[in-house]
Amino acid sequence: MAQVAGLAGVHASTVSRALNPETRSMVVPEVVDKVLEAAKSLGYRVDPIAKSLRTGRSRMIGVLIPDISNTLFAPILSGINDFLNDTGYSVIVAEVGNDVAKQLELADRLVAHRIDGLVLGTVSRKDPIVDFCLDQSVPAVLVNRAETSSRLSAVISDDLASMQLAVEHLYELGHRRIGHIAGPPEHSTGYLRRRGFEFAASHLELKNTACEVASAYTRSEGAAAMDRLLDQYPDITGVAAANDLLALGAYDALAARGLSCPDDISIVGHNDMPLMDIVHPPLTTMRIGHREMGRQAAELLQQAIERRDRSCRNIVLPAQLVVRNSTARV
Amino acid sequence: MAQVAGLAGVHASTVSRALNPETRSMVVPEVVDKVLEAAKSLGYRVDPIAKSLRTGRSRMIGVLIPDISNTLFAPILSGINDFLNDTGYSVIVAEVGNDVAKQLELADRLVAHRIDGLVLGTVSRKDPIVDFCLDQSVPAVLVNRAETSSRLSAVISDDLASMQLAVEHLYELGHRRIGHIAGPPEHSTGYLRRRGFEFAASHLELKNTACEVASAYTRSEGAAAMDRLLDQYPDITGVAAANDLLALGAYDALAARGLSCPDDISIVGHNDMPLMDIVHPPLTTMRIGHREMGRQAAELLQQAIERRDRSCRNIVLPAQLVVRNSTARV
DNA sequence: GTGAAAGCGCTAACAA
DNA sequence: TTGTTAGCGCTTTCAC
Repeated sequence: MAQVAGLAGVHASTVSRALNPETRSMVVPEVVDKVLEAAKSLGYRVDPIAKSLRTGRSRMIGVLIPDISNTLFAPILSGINDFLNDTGYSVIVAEVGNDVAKQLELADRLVAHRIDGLVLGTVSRKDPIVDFCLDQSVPAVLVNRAETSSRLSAVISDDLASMQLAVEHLYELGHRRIGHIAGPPEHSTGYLRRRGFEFAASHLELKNTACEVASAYTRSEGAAAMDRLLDQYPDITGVAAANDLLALGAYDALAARGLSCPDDISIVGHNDMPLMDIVHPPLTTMRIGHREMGRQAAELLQQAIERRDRSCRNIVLPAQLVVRNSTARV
Repeated sequence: MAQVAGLAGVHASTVSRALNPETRSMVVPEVVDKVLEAAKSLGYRVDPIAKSLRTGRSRMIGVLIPDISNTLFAPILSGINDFLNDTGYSVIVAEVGNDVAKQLELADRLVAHRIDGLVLGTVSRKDPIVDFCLDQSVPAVLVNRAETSSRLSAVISDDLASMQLAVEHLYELGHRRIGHIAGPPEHSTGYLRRRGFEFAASHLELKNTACEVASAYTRSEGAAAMDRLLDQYPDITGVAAANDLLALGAYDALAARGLSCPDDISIVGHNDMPLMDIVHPPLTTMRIGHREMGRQAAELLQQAIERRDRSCRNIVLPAQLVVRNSTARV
């Protein structure tokens, strides 16, 4: 920087002002040009670490997700990247599992690194990490899952309505005895989709609606829940699963019993993850715009950071039924 | 830090030495205890940014991958995380696509942030980003893909041998006219697997071995390549694809022609990605230990960083045939 | 509109 | 073994 100042014949502080778009207007244009040229000819670029130390900001934002291998999060991350890369922010992705202590530890580390904001894809319906963000006044936005009380802005899909649509689809195919494989109730997705199922069931006056709760969004938990469902309610003809992985687990459970989907039992999933068109049978499911979800979360976060906008907005995206071959007429 | 020094009744530099495990031995144990206690009671933690500015290091390592939604990279990332989290490093994942300029730009940004090392999952067989790392003497390790000349340590799978195993599997099922859907030749995986196919073909004295190159590891490119293969060599009975996504694309192409796998054509994939057991038909493929691949790459990188070990080692992991239902006797 | 000077929080040479 | 001092590279108040 001193070299640039020397070459341009100005003081280092003028170089700083000329190079920073936000303070550039303080410098007379011809000096700006001189500085820019000197910087370019020396290949000089401001040191982000020194800048962070001084300003307390970093133009980096962190994204916390529970599990990278869950393909659900891939399009969300892409959406976040798409939006934020164009705005000069870098995105740090951290896989933090479901351990709250580890999540807090990592959030703390990110804050120590002067991260400008956080996108949280991990929250439960009442999550200590939200307390952390509020306490430290770290700008943060929730994505995919929300808290019960709106303490931070969130972008989620309309989980309640989309599960109703899924159940109505089964109803229209003639199913009257329908079961539900619920997701973990501590997550808004598991909770709200279950509520959606119950609403639809009572509204459609279904008889014998059965529900089993999976303790995690995994294929094996889905299989276990499906087993319990079949044991207790052997006469169900359709199942609405809270998520595609649970639906695939249900496939596994059916196969193990020599039952066929959709001949014996129809199954509808949720999310329309990649490859759901090529599993066997191709899965009928609810498509959610996860990429758009990530994009909007990033936009909300940018506003929270740059406009110091601490207002709390919830964006709810609609889901759309994708009919494939896992559901059939009774 | 000044407060901690005050409370412990020592100078700030002593606090620094006591708090840093590497310099702690310079301080007499009872002073260390006093400092540690003072720090704890004040909730003090060293500022990583200030530390980075001073030391030029950050205890963060960056991972460059082309595409987060490719589930291939998820277990690699998990493996890297597993190893590195226990060693006090944080991992930054950056999705950089296939654009070399963008990759260099991001690597540059990470270096500016004093990143201690880089794991590269993106390299082509001769990649400018390796030049970059060498020029800047940034410790770096390649994973999954390698360069043709070993300029940096790499952890890859034995692509040549594993493709031979895949072809031999088809041979043993009676197939004699076998086609290959090759991956992009600029990547070592695409190149070496093709070489493996050719070796096996000449060794087994196959007649009419056909090859079509997919320009990217995507389902749609796989379908296009399969179409070309079927047009030119309508009598093939088996196909070895360079990767599972290409194999799924081949499924699509067969379905579009009303052909059946494995009745009309057997297909073997490569990687054993998640869900390959539940696609239709369940895919016969080569299983690669991607998690272990990530773990070993992380270990190599740690050694390169901490032991300043610039020696170049290549670790080659074996692959294993997983037989499912996409391959059958002729 | 630009220069001077202080300081963000830490570490490492040097001195004691 | 510990304290002193300088400085990593930048921004920002305060003068001018």
